Amino acid sequence: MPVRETTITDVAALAGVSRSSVSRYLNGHRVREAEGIAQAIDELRYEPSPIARSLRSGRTQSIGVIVADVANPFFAAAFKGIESETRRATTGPRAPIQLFLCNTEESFDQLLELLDSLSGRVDGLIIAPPIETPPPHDLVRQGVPVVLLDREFSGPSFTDSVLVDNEGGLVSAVTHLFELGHQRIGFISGPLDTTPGRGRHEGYRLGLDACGLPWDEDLVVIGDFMERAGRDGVSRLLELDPPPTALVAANNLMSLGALEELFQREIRIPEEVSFIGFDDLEAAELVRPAITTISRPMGEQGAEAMRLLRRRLRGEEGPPRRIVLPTRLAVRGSTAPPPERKPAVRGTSEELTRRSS
Amino acid sequence: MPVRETTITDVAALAGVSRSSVSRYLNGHRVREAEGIAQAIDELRYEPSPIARSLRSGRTQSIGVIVADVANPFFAAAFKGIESETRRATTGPRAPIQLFLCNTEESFDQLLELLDSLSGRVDGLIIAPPIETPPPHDLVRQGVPVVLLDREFSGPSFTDSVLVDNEGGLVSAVTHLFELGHQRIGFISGPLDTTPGRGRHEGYRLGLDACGLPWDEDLVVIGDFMERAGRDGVSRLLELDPPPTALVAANNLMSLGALEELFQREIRIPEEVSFIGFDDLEAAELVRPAITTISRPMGEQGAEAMRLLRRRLRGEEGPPRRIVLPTRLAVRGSTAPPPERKPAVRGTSEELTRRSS
DNA sequence: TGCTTTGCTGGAATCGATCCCAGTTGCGGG
DNA sequence: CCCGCAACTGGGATCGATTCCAGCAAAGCA
Repeated sequence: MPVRETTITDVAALAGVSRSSVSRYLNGHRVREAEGIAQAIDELRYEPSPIARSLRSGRTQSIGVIVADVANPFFAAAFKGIESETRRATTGPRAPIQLFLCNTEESFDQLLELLDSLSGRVDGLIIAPPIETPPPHDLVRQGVPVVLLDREFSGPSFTDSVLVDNEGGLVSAVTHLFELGHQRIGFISGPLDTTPGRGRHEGYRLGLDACGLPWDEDLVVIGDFMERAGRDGVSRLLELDPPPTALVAANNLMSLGALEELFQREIRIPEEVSFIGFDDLEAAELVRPAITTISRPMGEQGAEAMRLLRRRLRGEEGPPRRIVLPTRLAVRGSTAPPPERKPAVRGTSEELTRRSS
Repeated sequence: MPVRETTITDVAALAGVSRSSVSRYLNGHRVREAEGIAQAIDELRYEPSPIARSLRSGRTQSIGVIVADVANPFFAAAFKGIESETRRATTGPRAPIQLFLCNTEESFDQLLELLDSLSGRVDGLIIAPPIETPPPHDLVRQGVPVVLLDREFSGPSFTDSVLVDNEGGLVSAVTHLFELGHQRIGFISGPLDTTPGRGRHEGYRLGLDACGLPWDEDLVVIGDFMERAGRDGVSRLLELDPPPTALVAANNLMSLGALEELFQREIRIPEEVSFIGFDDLEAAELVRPAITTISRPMGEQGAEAMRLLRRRLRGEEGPPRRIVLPTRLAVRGSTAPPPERKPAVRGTSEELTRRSS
């Protein structure tokens, strides 16, 4: 039943040449019997085994992309950027580079297992590590080039990376709200052991400083970048007395959750509460009012990572590069001056607890 | 600089045994020097090469998942289902199975290239082919088990597949609208050369039949499952005279586009137009009114595919199975009886063309 | 004509593991 | 004491390609 695959030996035999010649033909060298070999390959429907090929040559024509959560639209968009850049760069007749997308589900152990199982199977890696730990030694040891995407390892950076200006993004958001007159700005933060989580948290703090607003620990809720955390964050923050007049969420999924919770409580945006999310999401365009977001070039971030990786694959040496792309505050309808006096936020603490039970 | 990886030979030498014994140790057989080998492995930080391993053994401990569009939330959700089922099944101490997610971007050529480059690198495949063509011979020939996800090849099915009841979903949507009193129901269809596109198109037709409504070609716009097509579909359908009083979109991304266009034109849902989308999307919960959708168990669909694949990997023979999961109409706020008389849809044809220019 | 260079060839080694097989060891029983 | 059997062992072949190398013919040059 396992109809033994046809191998290079079969082709060589049929074409009446040596295996070496077939191999050379396959790799684009000039060969005398090119015609006959091509015919034999065709006839036998021969396809070279990528496995054998890469065992011997050490090259695999493929690249691993490890992200923390494939369902996160940011990673999907970044992956698309990686893809289009890959396609753009692969012009010649040589075999195209393939991308394998892998998911850690925010688990560091899963990252280790992936590194294990990808070692030797890819020529390079683009990685968004789940949390900031020292880089796993497996990674350092095996010589494959690595570019970090959106997230870094702790300690001195030893690889290229493509980040965004998380701090700046949050500073501009906080400043924008302050200029509208907000004094109590709630923040649904990401986990502080991830690069963007920490950076945005820091940016929030810097923003308060810049505006002369006091730091109030109660106004910050630490979430895990998942939707659920957005809902919970809103619940927690609205229980405060007085509640914040503006909310900022540190990523797209938490924005989604936060908005769901706000809508469910029938809190009017921006009349009662202003809202800013980090990262555009498709829904942001749809929801009325449209949501003000801290926006960044998601596809470009992926594409840039791919460009860096290709350089290293071409053998370029040099110190690690660290590219930081700018963010931009896209002001839409969800931000406005705070309500005149005591904000008439619906749901006092008693009522809230009743509702959320 | 390429610090030659440590190989099984190094371990054998250090432990003072043969390569065979180390190999046996690695594969869980009982060996005399287990202790010493473990120590040597540890000391040298040895990791077996998956490439060499699979060249010889033919097994790879990994599975390829090929989808049409990683950015489509359905595929993301299905992939999560595949992942959790994989994790659930991998309990023993043996190496975990890894998943590689690949993207065809709805291109058949890209599918062929992926099959090429994955051949030999994976033990099994879960595939959502971009279009319904006869199965590529590469696929049939190489003996790896395949399960089709949500989409099929044309011709008699030769592999397992996990589909959903596309027809039934659309029949229930059309019937629901008819019962509310709608007579002119516009349909933004998917491409007819994909399984779900064709199935939903067929379901729309069946639904009309069942309700005794006439087939009107103008009421159907064929899109490509992308967001843009949703917008265009709405534009086209609203130019009709009289315009439809209800719209159905054949997938999530087109729903998104359609809703964007409707919102932009400030058409009130459901007062002026009722709307139903296929597949839940995160935004559906967020938008007011919440969107009525044809809902299906997305994660379950992936998990089921994985279960079928594991059976085949275990060597189970038998005719191809074809599993069809049910859909369910989740009635929310976007559907209501049509406006009383001539629907006061904003934007007559002149005005519309002006606006959309 | 003779010598070097160019361009291609096939044989053999190699990549790093698994797997087959014949051989060795240890142990219990007759 | 010898035999049989079970449990391991190491050597060598093997997976399917690439790559090194020596060889050889044709072409270039003086």
